[in-house]
Amino acid sequence: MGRSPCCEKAHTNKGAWTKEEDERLISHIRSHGEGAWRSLPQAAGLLRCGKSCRLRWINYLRPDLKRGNFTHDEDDLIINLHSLLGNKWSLIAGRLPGRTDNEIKNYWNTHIRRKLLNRGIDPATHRPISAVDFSGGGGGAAAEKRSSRGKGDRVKVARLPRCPDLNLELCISAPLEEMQHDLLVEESNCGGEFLRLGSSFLIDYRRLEMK
DNA sequence: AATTTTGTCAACCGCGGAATT
DNA sequence: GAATTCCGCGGTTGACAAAAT
Repeated sequence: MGRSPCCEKAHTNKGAWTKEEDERLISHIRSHGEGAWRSLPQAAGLLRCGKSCRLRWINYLRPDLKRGNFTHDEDDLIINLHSLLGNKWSLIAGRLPGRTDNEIKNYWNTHIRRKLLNRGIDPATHRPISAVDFSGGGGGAAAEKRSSRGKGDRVKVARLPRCPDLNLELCISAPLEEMQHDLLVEESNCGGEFLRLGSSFLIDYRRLEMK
């Protein structure tokens, strides 16, 4: 599928956004709403690619963003959702009001991955690290890159298969915001993990849309 | 104090898929 | 049905700051 570039690169700014650019973008979206990202830069008088504007708005300028540290509950929720959904950051973000997929992805790669490894849990499979494997592969490229900057003798963990019976016909259900407190992780009978919410019900992953 | 290493996170890139022509 | 356009996503990069040497 031949695709033209999303914008004319010769006349677009790149890199960090200036305050003035931010203000232009905010003001344009306030008066015209989100969307039509391709034509937005010209309409807003910005020398930016539409994708760049979208990213800036979604990840940084949106008024409903909750900035600041992740709470312990949010940590747990991210871990549990990741065990179900894998690197579906946008789906995970959909369950964390005020958080963006980019923010969660970064947080995962910089904090949670390490936290799980320290606990002896493989962040890719969410299972105890039980074997050493030098065959390569295995997520968290950014973190891998960082850690590989230093000495090279990292231990890689075996990639165990995920629960083969997991039904991945997923769809989104109501936000879990109010349920975050009492998430518990229990072992399922195939050895994997699933979410137990409060004492009474589970996330039905058949209702979590994979899009 | 200078240099190197490591951590963090905003932003970019390229792809897939839905929508449109 | 094929080609094109646009949007959204996930992976990756690079700049900067902090910590270590």
